[in-house]
Amino acid sequence: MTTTTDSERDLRILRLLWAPPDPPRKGPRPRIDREQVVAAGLELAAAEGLAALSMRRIAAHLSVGVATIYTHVPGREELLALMFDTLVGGAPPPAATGDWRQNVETWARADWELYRAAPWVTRLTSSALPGPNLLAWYDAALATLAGTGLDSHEMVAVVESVDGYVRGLAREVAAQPPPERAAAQAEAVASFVDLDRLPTLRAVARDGAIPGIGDHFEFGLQRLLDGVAALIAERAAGNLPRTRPSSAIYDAG
Amino acid sequence: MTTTTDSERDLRILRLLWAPPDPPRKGPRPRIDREQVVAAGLELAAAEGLAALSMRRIAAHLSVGVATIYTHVPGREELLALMFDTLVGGAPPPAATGDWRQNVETWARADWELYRAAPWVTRLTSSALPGPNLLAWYDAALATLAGTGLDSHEMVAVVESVDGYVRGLAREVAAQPPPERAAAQAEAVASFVDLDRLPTLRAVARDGAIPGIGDHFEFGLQRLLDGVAALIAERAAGNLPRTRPSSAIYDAG
DNA sequence: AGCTTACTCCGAACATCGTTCGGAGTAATG
DNA sequence: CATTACTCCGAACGATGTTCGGAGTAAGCT
Repeated sequence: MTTTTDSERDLRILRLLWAPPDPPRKGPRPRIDREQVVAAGLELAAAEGLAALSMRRIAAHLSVGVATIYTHVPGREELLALMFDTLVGGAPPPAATGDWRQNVETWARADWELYRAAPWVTRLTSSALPGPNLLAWYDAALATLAGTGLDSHEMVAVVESVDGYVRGLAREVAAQPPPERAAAQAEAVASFVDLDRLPTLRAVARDGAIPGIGDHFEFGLQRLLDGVAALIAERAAGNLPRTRPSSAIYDAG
Repeated sequence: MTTTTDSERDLRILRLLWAPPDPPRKGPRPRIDREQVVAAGLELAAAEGLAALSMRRIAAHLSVGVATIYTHVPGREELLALMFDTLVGGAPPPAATGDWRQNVETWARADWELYRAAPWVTRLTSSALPGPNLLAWYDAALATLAGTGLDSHEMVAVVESVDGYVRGLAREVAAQPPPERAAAQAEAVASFVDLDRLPTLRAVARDGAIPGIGDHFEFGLQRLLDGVAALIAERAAGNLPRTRPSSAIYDAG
């Protein structure tokens, strides 16, 4: 059974994310910090991407042996989780003004900017275990929808849809090659493809609309929010909110 | 300069994706096929995920030495590209009926189903070099928007927004742990978090709306398409379509 | 027929990765 | 001052993607 192991790993990561880094009582003063390890990881990832982020490089960056890293962080996956939550904590949380749409637009764009500034995040494989900063972000994002008349499930659905959209598009844009390389790709594809078999693509490309190139973030965001606005307007017009069964898992403790 | 190398790699992958697998003229009959390598890769990925997909395992699966794989496929990245395009080719392409919304819903759901059936695809890191099947899919997807009054750029924007949304949400759902593990996670988080500091999250959770759990694909899809419908209605009402500069890159050949 | 040539296959090796082990060194605690 | 609980890390393990060089094979040419 891998289930037990996986759950234990989850617990270890969660403890790491939430528990305060208790200082050692005995032994020599640590030469480095968990915080420093995370910072070094963030630097390396920003500079050379996730693939280049190896435990050895981090150790070298901190002028320390490889094994030393493991006294401050249980493993690579856990380090990535810490890096992610740290990054989320560095950005300003969503603010709730009176205008829900402006609120959501603002945090969606901030979200977008985060992914643009740190494309390696879009490559993260982790199970997205929530750290304190991510959960705080979530709370604030939900709060931006207060007073819209949406029920709880709809609020969560809006936040996760918009966030999912942002991440999806960020990932696609992060995968786009730099212009020079993109042009070479397009030319190569053009030499292979038989455009007679792809009439719509040809017509669209004639107008300069090249699939796979360009940034349609704002376009889709506006469509998505138009749709949300329509739902909110419908609720305001008097249609009954749906109700659903309740089970407050987060209240367990 | 890595640029040259990268572009050469792009070209190699594109040639691989588009060029017919020319049979050898001399030497012993190949014991295995490129097609078999791709099929073995798909099987392995489906069964155990991307992380378990190693060249050695594929070789073992085909009862062949590791190095043999490299005579049929240039490397792992190229194999993944082939696997992806093969998968795309296996699904039915978007169909264009008279109702654009039903068309888009249908291909968006098919897209979604593909990611649900092959979650490893959401982990792909590749630069998304287009193969013949992906480009055919793209052409058909664009065709589903014909007659809506949208201009070329808007059509591309709609397809990429919806596709980006689907991928984003599929990735999030693919990252969700199985229920048993999710429950353990939620309980652990509950034991750490101070819900007094996250009032909106608490309120929402009381109604049973747990962030990070559940499937909001249909919800967001409907919002997004409502927004697109609003745009189309606006165009139909007589507002001028925007125009943009033209540069038909795909027509270069 | 025999030689050349162009292929397939693959054992062995290389560099790199995440991670573990065991011990040497260090400083607070009793 | 001995014990104890730490930090650090050299060395190693197993696994990964990939390359090299050679052995074997069969088609094409003279």
